[in-house]
Amino acid sequence: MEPLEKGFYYQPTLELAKALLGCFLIKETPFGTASGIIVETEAYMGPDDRAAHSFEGRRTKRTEVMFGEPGFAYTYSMHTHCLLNVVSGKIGQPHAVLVRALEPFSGKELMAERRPKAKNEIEWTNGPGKLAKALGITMSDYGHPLDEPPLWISKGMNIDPRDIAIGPRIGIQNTGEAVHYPWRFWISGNKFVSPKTQ
DNA sequence: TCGCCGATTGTCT
DNA sequence: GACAATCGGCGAA
Repeated sequence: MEPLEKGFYYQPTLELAKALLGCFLIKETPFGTASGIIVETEAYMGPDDRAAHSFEGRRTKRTEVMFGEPGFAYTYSMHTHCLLNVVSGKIGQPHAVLVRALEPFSGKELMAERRPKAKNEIEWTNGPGKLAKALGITMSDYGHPLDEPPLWISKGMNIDPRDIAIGPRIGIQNTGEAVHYPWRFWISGNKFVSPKTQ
Protein backbone atom coordinates (compact mmCIF):
# COMPACT_ATOMS: atom_id res chain seq x y z
CA MET A 1 0.00 0.00 0.00
CA GLU A 2 1.32 3.42 -0.98
CA PRO A 3 0.58 6.59 1.00
CA LEU A 4 -1.74 9.09 -0.67
CA GLU A 5 0.31 11.93 -2.12
CA LYS A 6 0.07 15.41 -0.63
CA GLY A 7 -1.95 16.64 -3.61
CA PHE A 8 -4.85 14.42 -2.59
CA TYR A 9 -5.57 16.65 0.38
CA TYR A 10 -5.91 19.79 -1.72
CA GLN A 11 -9.61 19.37 -2.46
CA PRO A 12 -12.62 21.07 -0.89
CA THR A 13 -13.14 19.82 2.67
CA LEU A 14 -16.54 18.26 2.02
CA GLU A 15 -15.10 16.45 -1.00
CA LEU A 16 -12.11 15.28 1.04
CA ALA A 17 -14.39 13.99 3.80
CA LYS A 18 -16.13 11.80 1.21
CA ALA A 19 -12.90 10.85 -0.58
CA LEU A 20 -11.41 9.52 2.66
CA LEU A 21 -14.17 6.92 2.93
CA GLY A 22 -12.76 3.55 1.85
CA CYS A 23 -9.14 4.62 2.41
CA PHE A 24 -6.80 2.79 4.77
CA LEU A 25 -5.55 4.35 8.00
CA ILE A 26 -2.33 2.71 9.19
CA LYS A 27 -0.40 3.14 12.45
CA GLU A 28 2.96 1.51 13.12
CA THR A 29 4.28 1.12 16.66
CA PRO A 30 7.09 -0.85 18.34
CA PHE A 31 4.45 -3.42 19.23
CA GLY A 32 3.28 -3.90 15.67
CA THR A 33 1.13 -2.36 12.96
CA ALA A 34 -2.64 -1.98 12.93
CA SER A 35 -4.86 -0.60 10.18
CA GLY A 36 -8.46 -0.08 9.24
CA ILE A 37 -10.71 1.15 6.44
CA ILE A 38 -12.25 4.57 7.05
CA VAL A 39 -16.04 4.19 7.04
CA GLU A 40 -17.26 7.41 8.71
CA THR A 41 -16.02 11.02 8.70
CA GLU A 42 -17.15 14.51 9.71
CA ALA A 43 -16.09 17.85 8.23
CA TYR A 44 -15.22 20.85 10.42
CA MET A 45 -15.11 24.04 8.40
CA GLY A 46 -13.03 26.52 10.33
CA PRO A 47 -14.09 30.18 10.29
CA ASP A 48 -17.79 29.71 9.52
CA ASP A 49 -18.45 26.61 11.64
CA ARG A 50 -19.42 27.21 15.24
CA ALA A 51 -18.71 23.58 16.06
CA ALA A 52 -15.09 23.84 14.88
CA HIS A 53 -12.24 24.63 17.22
CA SER A 54 -11.01 27.10 14.60
CA PHE A 55 -14.35 28.97 14.51
CA GLU A 56 -13.86 32.61 13.52
CA GLY A 57 -10.24 31.87 12.74
CA ARG A 58 -9.31 31.16 16.33
CA ARG A 59 -5.59 30.47 16.16
CA THR A 60 -3.95 28.93 19.23
CA LYS A 61 -1.32 26.35 20.02
CA ARG A 62 -4.00 23.68 19.69
CA THR A 63 -5.47 24.80 16.36
CA GLU A 64 -2.17 25.89 14.84
CA VAL A 65 -1.70 22.78 12.71
CA MET A 66 -5.01 23.44 10.93
CA PHE A 67 -3.63 26.72 9.55
CA GLY A 68 -0.81 24.92 7.80
CA GLU A 69 -0.72 22.52 4.87
CA PRO A 70 -3.50 19.92 4.55
CA GLY A 71 -2.67 16.25 5.00
CA PHE A 72 -1.36 16.49 8.57
CA ALA A 73 -2.73 14.98 11.76
CA TYR A 74 -4.71 17.12 14.18
CA THR A 75 -5.11 15.11 17.36
CA TYR A 76 -7.38 16.45 20.06
CA SER A 77 -7.82 15.15 23.58
CA MET A 78 -11.38 14.86 24.80
CA HIS A 79 -11.97 13.75 28.40
CA THR A 80 -9.99 10.53 28.64
CA HIS A 81 -9.72 10.00 24.90
CA CYS A 82 -7.79 11.12 21.84
CA LEU A 83 -9.52 11.97 18.54
CA LEU A 84 -7.88 12.04 15.11
CA ASN A 85 -8.55 14.66 12.43
CA VAL A 86 -7.05 15.09 8.97
CA VAL A 87 -6.13 18.71 8.33
CA SER A 88 -7.89 20.04 5.23
CA GLY A 89 -8.07 23.35 3.38
CA LYS A 90 -5.27 25.34 1.83
CA ILE A 91 -2.63 27.06 3.96
CA GLY A 92 -4.38 29.64 6.13
CA GLN A 93 -7.74 27.89 5.79
CA PRO A 94 -8.26 25.99 9.09
CA HIS A 95 -10.47 23.07 8.09
CA ALA A 96 -10.31 19.46 9.29
CA VAL A 97 -11.99 16.10 8.80
CA LEU A 98 -12.67 13.99 11.88
CA VAL A 99 -12.27 10.23 11.43
CA ARG A 100 -15.21 8.76 13.34
CA ALA A 101 -15.09 5.03 12.55
CA LEU A 102 -12.99 2.31 10.93
CA GLU A 103 -13.49 -1.22 9.72
CA PRO A 104 -10.63 -3.26 11.25
CA PHE A 105 -8.27 -4.54 8.53
CA SER A 106 -4.93 -5.68 9.95
CA GLY A 107 -3.34 -6.03 13.36
CA LYS A 108 -6.56 -7.33 14.87
CA GLU A 109 -4.67 -9.08 17.68
CA LEU A 110 -3.25 -5.69 18.70
CA MET A 111 -6.67 -4.08 18.58
CA ALA A 112 -8.10 -6.78 20.80
CA GLU A 113 -5.34 -6.11 23.33
CA ARG A 114 -5.82 -2.37 23.22
CA ARG A 115 -9.62 -2.55 23.48
CA PRO A 116 -10.13 -5.03 26.32
CA LYS A 117 -13.56 -3.60 27.11
CA ALA A 118 -14.96 -4.21 23.64
CA LYS A 119 -17.41 -7.10 23.47
CA ASN A 120 -16.80 -7.78 19.78
CA GLU A 121 -14.81 -6.60 16.75
CA ILE A 122 -17.32 -3.91 15.91
CA GLU A 123 -16.66 -2.12 19.20
CA TRP A 124 -12.94 -1.95 18.58
CA THR A 125 -13.23 0.99 16.19
CA ASN A 126 -16.84 2.23 15.88
CA GLY A 127 -16.18 5.62 17.49
CA PRO A 128 -13.49 8.34 17.23
CA GLY A 129 -11.99 7.66 20.66
CA LYS A 130 -12.22 3.91 20.17
CA LEU A 131 -10.37 3.80 16.87
CA ALA A 132 -7.56 5.98 18.21
CA LYS A 133 -7.10 3.59 21.11
CA ALA A 134 -7.29 0.51 18.88
CA LEU A 135 -4.58 1.83 16.54
CA GLY A 136 -2.42 3.34 19.25
CA ILE A 137 -2.92 6.94 18.11
CA THR A 138 -2.08 9.51 20.81
CA MET A 139 -1.44 13.22 21.26
CA SER A 140 2.18 12.57 20.26
CA ASP A 141 0.90 12.17 16.70
CA TYR A 142 -0.16 15.84 16.64
CA GLY A 143 1.22 17.54 13.54
CA HIS A 144 2.46 14.36 11.88
CA PRO A 145 2.37 14.33 8.03
CA LEU A 146 -0.03 11.59 6.91
CA ASP A 147 2.07 10.40 3.96
CA GLU A 148 4.79 8.64 5.95
CA PRO A 149 5.23 6.24 8.88
CA PRO A 150 4.39 5.79 11.63
CA LEU A 151 0.93 7.18 10.87
CA TRP A 152 -0.34 7.37 7.30
CA ILE A 153 -3.29 7.00 4.96
CA SER A 154 -3.33 5.02 1.73
CA LYS A 155 -5.77 4.74 -1.11
CA GLY A 156 -8.29 1.98 -0.57
CA MET A 157 -11.27 0.68 -2.45
CA ASN A 158 -13.33 2.96 -4.64
CA ILE A 159 -16.64 3.85 -3.06
CA ASP A 160 -19.63 4.36 -5.33
CA PRO A 161 -21.01 7.86 -4.61
CA ARG A 162 -24.44 6.27 -4.30
CA ASP A 163 -23.18 4.28 -1.31
CA ILE A 164 -22.21 7.39 0.65
CA ALA A 165 -24.82 8.37 3.24
CA ILE A 166 -25.03 11.95 4.54
CA GLY A 167 -26.33 13.31 7.84
CA PRO A 168 -25.86 15.82 10.66
CA ARG A 169 -22.82 15.60 12.91
CA ILE A 170 -22.84 14.02 16.34
CA GLY A 171 -22.03 15.36 19.79
CA ILE A 172 -21.95 19.09 19.05
CA GLN A 173 -24.87 20.50 21.06
CA ASN A 174 -24.88 24.23 21.85
CA THR A 175 -23.41 25.25 18.51
CA GLY A 176 -26.51 26.93 17.09
CA GLU A 177 -27.24 26.37 13.42
CA ALA A 178 -24.10 24.25 13.03
CA VAL A 179 -25.87 21.36 14.74
CA HIS A 180 -27.91 20.75 11.60
CA TYR A 181 -25.26 21.02 8.91
CA PRO A 182 -25.17 17.74 6.92
CA TRP A 183 -21.42 17.35 7.22
CA ARG A 184 -21.14 13.74 8.37
CA PHE A 185 -20.50 11.02 5.81
CA TRP A 186 -20.48 7.25 6.10
CA ILE A 187 -20.55 4.14 3.96
CA SER A 188 -24.17 3.15 3.73
CA GLY A 189 -24.91 -0.21 5.30
CA ASN A 190 -21.44 -0.68 6.78
CA LYS A 191 -21.76 -2.25 10.20
CA PHE A 192 -18.62 -0.61 11.60
CA VAL A 193 -20.01 2.95 11.62
CA SER A 194 -20.59 4.56 15.02
CA PRO A 195 -23.74 3.80 17.06
CA LYS A 196 -26.81 6.01 16.38
CA THR A 197 -25.67 6.41 12.80
CA GLN A 198 -27.98 3.96 11.09
C1' DT B 1 -3.01 30.45 38.61
C1' DC B 2 -8.16 29.09 38.92
C1' DG B 3 -12.26 27.22 37.23
C1' DC B 4 -15.07 25.54 33.67
C1' DC B 5 -16.03 22.79 29.75
C1' DG B 6 -15.96 19.21 26.14
C1' DA B 7 -16.06 16.67 18.29
C1' DT B 8 -16.45 10.36 24.24
C1' DT B 9 -16.83 6.04 26.42
C1' DG B 10 -18.21 2.73 29.80
C1' DT B 11 -20.87 1.48 33.78
C1' DC B 12 -24.75 1.42 36.53
C1' DT B 13 -29.91 1.80 37.33
C1' DG C 1 -31.31 7.01 30.19
C1' DA C 2 -28.16 9.19 33.64
C1' DC C 3 -23.60 10.10 35.11
C1' DA C 4 -18.68 9.61 36.28
C1' DA C 5 -13.97 9.42 34.53
C1' DT C 6 -10.20 12.76 34.15
C1' DC C 7 -7.27 16.26 31.62
C1' DG C 8 -5.76 19.90 28.45
C1' DG C 9 -7.27 24.11 26.34
C1' DC C 10 -9.13 28.40 27.04
C1' DG C 11 -10.63 32.68 29.20
C1' DA C 12 -10.74 35.39 33.23
C1' DA C 13 -8.40 37.11 37.39
